[in-house]
Amino acid sequence: MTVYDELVARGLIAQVTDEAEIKELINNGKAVFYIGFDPTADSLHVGHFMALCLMKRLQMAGNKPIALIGGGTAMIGDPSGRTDMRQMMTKETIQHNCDCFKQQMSRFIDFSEGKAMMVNNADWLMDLNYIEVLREVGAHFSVNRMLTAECYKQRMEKGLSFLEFNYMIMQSYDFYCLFQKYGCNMQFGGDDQWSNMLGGTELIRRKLGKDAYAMTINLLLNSEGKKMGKTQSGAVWLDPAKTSPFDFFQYWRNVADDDVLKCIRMLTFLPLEEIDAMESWQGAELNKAKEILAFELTKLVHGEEEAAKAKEASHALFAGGGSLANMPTVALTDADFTDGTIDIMALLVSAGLATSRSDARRAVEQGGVTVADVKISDIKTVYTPEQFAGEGLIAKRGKKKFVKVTVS
RNA sequence: GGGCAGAUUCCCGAGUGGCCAAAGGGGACAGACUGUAAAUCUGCUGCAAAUUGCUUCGGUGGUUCGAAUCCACCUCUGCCCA
Repeated sequence: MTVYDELVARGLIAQVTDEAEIKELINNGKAVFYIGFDPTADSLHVGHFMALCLMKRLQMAGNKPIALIGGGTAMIGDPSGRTDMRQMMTKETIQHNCDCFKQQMSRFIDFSEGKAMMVNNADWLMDLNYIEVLREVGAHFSVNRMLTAECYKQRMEKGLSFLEFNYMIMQSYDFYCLFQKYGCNMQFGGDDQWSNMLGGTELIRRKLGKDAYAMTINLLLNSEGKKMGKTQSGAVWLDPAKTSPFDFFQYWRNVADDDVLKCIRMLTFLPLEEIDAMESWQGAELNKAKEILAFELTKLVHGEEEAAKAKEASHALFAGGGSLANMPTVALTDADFTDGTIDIMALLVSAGLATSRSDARRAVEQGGVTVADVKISDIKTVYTPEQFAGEGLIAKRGKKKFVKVTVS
């Protein structure tokens, strides 16, 4: 099976500019492609992970990836898929985020011996001269056309600043630069990037009279049509300090039935035959598939050892048995105890299971709190440091949130 | 630059002098049911020394016994005219 066919089979491809040509290029390892990542946070998240996987798949097929970090474009902010303006980021923050991205990416993509490269568009965007850009690049864009682009439509009601309007032009210019500098003939990205990417292929055609290609991958949407990889508390990060391997594992372990197979197909590297075999799984049997998904992804992101630990902790908590050694742990310090005790509300807050004492109080009053397998119904319950000595106690809020509490 | 409309809690959105910690919906959280799923039902959703107190309706001042609500100025946003 060719790479292209595999991408299709996995449901990754959304739109392409020239199917025949793109097939030819990537199946034969002739593509030099780039994917852009704007450093809008200090860690990559699940959305980026898909793009990284795609990079890896294509790299394995002999194509050369260029990871472009948008140190320059982040100064502008991509309005695509946004209903409001992005907060402007300072140069320092952007630089910090760039560094974080670099580090995380090196774990997925092989940058050795020229097999891949990493560039930062700040290197060529920051020194541009306004008038020159307007004449050299701006002249090739039609405002009328741009305004009809899907990515701006949502913003026509809420307002779109000139700053953000220029994002498409900057991204197009990136492609043009990479094409000239490194012979980059293809750009990949999320489907929300389609119009920005077309801008690049058109700029290359108009300025150089040459063809370049673009392909988008489907966004990972759940059965309700919402982007996956987001929780109420924010994105699911790849940085273990921001989303622990256990939480990362649990996120995938809990996806809806309707989404499991799609996720396995799109995100894991399991052979397609193996995935096809899972198609027939029904009902509770799908739990097996969810665990496979969770394990595979945790392994890819955090390594096999962490994945195994997360799986074991998950078993211990939900299925009974197994070791509790690897579950999330919080250690209390002397400061957490007043007069030698800590009350249940302070305990929940310190353990990160409640956002405030009021929140904790509610949880207890509604019967959602368990400590060491005992349901707590009295908000006046207190604990002494001795009770947490040794193995510690397991505090539980609701059905899925557990923390082992120890003393330091 | 001129005119008009607007900014309310996580989000949408009601409230136009006291009955307002602020309707309704969504989301989140908790309970029941389940398969660590979905759907459904119930509760709950500012903070705390918790039948009470404190802080909150873009910002700053003011009027008033009392302001999300009235006045002034400011900031930001949308629409129309230039």
